[in-house]
Amino acid sequence: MVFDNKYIQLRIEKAELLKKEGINPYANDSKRNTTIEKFLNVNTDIVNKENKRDEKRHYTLSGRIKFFRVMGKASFIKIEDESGMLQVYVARDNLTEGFYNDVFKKNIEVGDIVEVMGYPFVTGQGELSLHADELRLLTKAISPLPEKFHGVTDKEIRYRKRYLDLIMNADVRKTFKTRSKVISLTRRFFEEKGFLEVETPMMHPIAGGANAKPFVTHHNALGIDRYLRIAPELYLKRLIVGGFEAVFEINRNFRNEGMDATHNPEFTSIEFYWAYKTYKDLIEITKEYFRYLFDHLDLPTQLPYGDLEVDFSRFSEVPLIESLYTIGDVPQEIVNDKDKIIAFLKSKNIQVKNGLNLGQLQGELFDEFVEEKLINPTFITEYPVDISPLARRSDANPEITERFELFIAGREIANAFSELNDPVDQYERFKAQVESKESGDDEAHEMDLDFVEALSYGMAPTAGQGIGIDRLVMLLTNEHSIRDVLLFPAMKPIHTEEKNQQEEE
RNA sequence: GUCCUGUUAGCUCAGCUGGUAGAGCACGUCACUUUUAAUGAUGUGGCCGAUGGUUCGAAUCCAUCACAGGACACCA
Repeated sequence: MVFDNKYIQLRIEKAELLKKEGINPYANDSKRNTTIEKFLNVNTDIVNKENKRDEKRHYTLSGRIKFFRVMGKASFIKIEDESGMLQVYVARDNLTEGFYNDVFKKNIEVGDIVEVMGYPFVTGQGELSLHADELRLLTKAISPLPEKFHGVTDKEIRYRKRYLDLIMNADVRKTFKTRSKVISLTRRFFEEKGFLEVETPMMHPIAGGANAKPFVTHHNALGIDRYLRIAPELYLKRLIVGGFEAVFEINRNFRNEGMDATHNPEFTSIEFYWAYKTYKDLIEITKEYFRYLFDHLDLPTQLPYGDLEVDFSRFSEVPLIESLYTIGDVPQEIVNDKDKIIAFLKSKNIQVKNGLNLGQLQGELFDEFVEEKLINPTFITEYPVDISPLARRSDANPEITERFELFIAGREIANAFSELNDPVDQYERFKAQVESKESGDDEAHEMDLDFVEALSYGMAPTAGQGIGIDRLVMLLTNEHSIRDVLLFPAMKPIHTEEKNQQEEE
């Protein structure tokens, strides 16, 4: 039974009683004419008026009851709408006869959504409140809310029943408003820069653009499998070939991998591609993007993140190899010597896989000794070719690529490079990927001949970047789990006995 | 995938070395016309995550499973 809980039964009975009184517990004719925030802002002068009230002003407000304090013939309730919380004074003698005792006190309670009409006044304790001359039920809540002081803190309930979390925790609502603003500002920023927002397929015949395991689904009409996209990269570059010179896409990617504090199977990123530009231009636009976000979010440039303090006004640039000894305190004389790096890693009790090349070993050193020390925003540049399969080689030094990753608070936030646009080189790199897939790397890229063909028509020199929106929002809201910036994070289904029985049938 | 920790009333949590299940809030009843987690009195409320085992006796000990959180591994 869905509603067999005794508390729910009791509240259903109340709803039935209300129906008998001729009161619809699910009314559909709200007369609300302002919000709580506006009411509180417009009536700040009431405290200076005679008797601290103005009976000529009259408002209709709605919201969910969060507090219910009955004191005999008068009560205070607090109602909350999206904009704020309002105290309402409800006295027996101001309402229709009988309503206060028979309806209000008996059948209306915390959790219900009500509409109140009345005038503003300031209480003896100095709180601007509404003096109600009418109160009506809009929506009966038949499930009781969690406890009013502690709320819900159980993470499982908070994630599985996000609506309860949102009802009970104002700071959670704030986090998701910030998230929404970040996405909206990101869109505006790139539009103002002349970028075109595009939508590319979510279902791909070949899962490309990153190294990750895809989700597979089936298209019945064509009788073929499709992959949920792991990245939009290869489609966005096709558009650059087609002549669009600045495109971006803000959307979901799907990766069939583990879940933890920074990984959810579906996550949001922005990718943008900019023709006739290089990664140097991307560094500049990234700095500008952060300034834009902070300005419009009214955030100070110094932000706490856990125990850390991040200064978003100080972006620095360090080549990867240099960062190893200037930031990671790795002896400078070993950073270009495979054997010495292996010996060094072993001396630090770090397991080293066999067969790694120099670039991969430098990447290991970076991950172990540098990454977590990059607190203020840092562009790590000049990545080795060995660990940058999609990036264009530097013309000056073919061992390194025109690439950077942006790190903040010890975490990667963005990945960017001047794009590879040599179709023959791209073909060869795909072939190498296919070989490593055949030898067991199930995350290696598949051959995408259609994309190679697109490049063969000529893609202008282009720079492209991806930014993980979820991780960015985590930074800006001081949240430490990706689940706290996703409204509905992925959760395992709960197996109840009822469901098991259904499955057996 | 591995390890650690947790799961007790609608919610937040106690419950010792095994002996009939506890509090606060919420809810019911009563009192109370300016409260701020209102207050006072009183009452209802539990398959102690699931399944097995040990025991005269299990919320408590053991095993397996489920879910969650954390760490590590893997992964951008």
